[in-house]
Amino acid sequence: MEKITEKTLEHVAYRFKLMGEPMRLRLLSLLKDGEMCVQDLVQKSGAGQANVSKHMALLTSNGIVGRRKDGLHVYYYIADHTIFTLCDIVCDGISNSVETMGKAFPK
Amino acid sequence: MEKITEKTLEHVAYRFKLMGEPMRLRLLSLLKDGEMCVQDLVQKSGAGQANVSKHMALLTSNGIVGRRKDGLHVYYYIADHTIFTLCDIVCDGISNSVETMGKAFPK
DNA sequence: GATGTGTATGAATATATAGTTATATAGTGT
DNA sequence: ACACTATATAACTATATATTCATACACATC
Repeated sequence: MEKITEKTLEHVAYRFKLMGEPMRLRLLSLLKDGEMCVQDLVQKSGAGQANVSKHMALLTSNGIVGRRKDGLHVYYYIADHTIFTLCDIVCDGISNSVETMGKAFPK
Repeated sequence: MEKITEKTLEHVAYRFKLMGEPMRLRLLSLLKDGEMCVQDLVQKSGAGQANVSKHMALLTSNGIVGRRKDGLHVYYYIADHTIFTLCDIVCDGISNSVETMGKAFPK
């Protein structure tokens, strides 16, 4: 029932890898409140324009964000909102880890 | 309230990166049903012994797995079970993506 | 203490990819 | 058509890291 195929495993790993870059996570967090065009993302993220474009291309081709063209601008938006659920769970997990580590060094 | 600091962001990204390697994911999935020693993991994962040890060291130092020594053997076990929740959500997200992509190419 | 087994670690290699620079492409306005 | 702006892409560099090989370390047994 829970037999995980190698292919599934690689798909899941790849999805995690996509989420595993700080800059991509920052770009995604910027899109949390709504769509943004590239130049906005550039300005708010501090990344270079080419870099933002590449990250967004990756995220788009993997269905995490969607794109909408409006004249010269391309607006990106979150397509898969489960990513924020993932982030929340990770945050909880991390704070638990910190607590556990804290116990290893009691005052 | 939801202002994410750069540091938090990097922590979360790092946790995702840890999950973002197929071999690590395989090792974790092997531990799902209970603890295992290194040689068992080597045998069932197909990875080299050194490689398994290194992956487990990483996972241990980040609180994802725990270790227990018993004579010559070192038994690893899942310390943070939220990782499987993450995997489940990712699996759901991926199948949704596939469905969405399916709609892009209707028959 | 010598030998053997299980695990960890250091060095070296290969590969993937984040970031940058320069340039191409697409769309807008004159 | 030309100039201008927004985005994408190609080539390149630098860096990180997964993997392997060899070896060290820890522990058990004889």
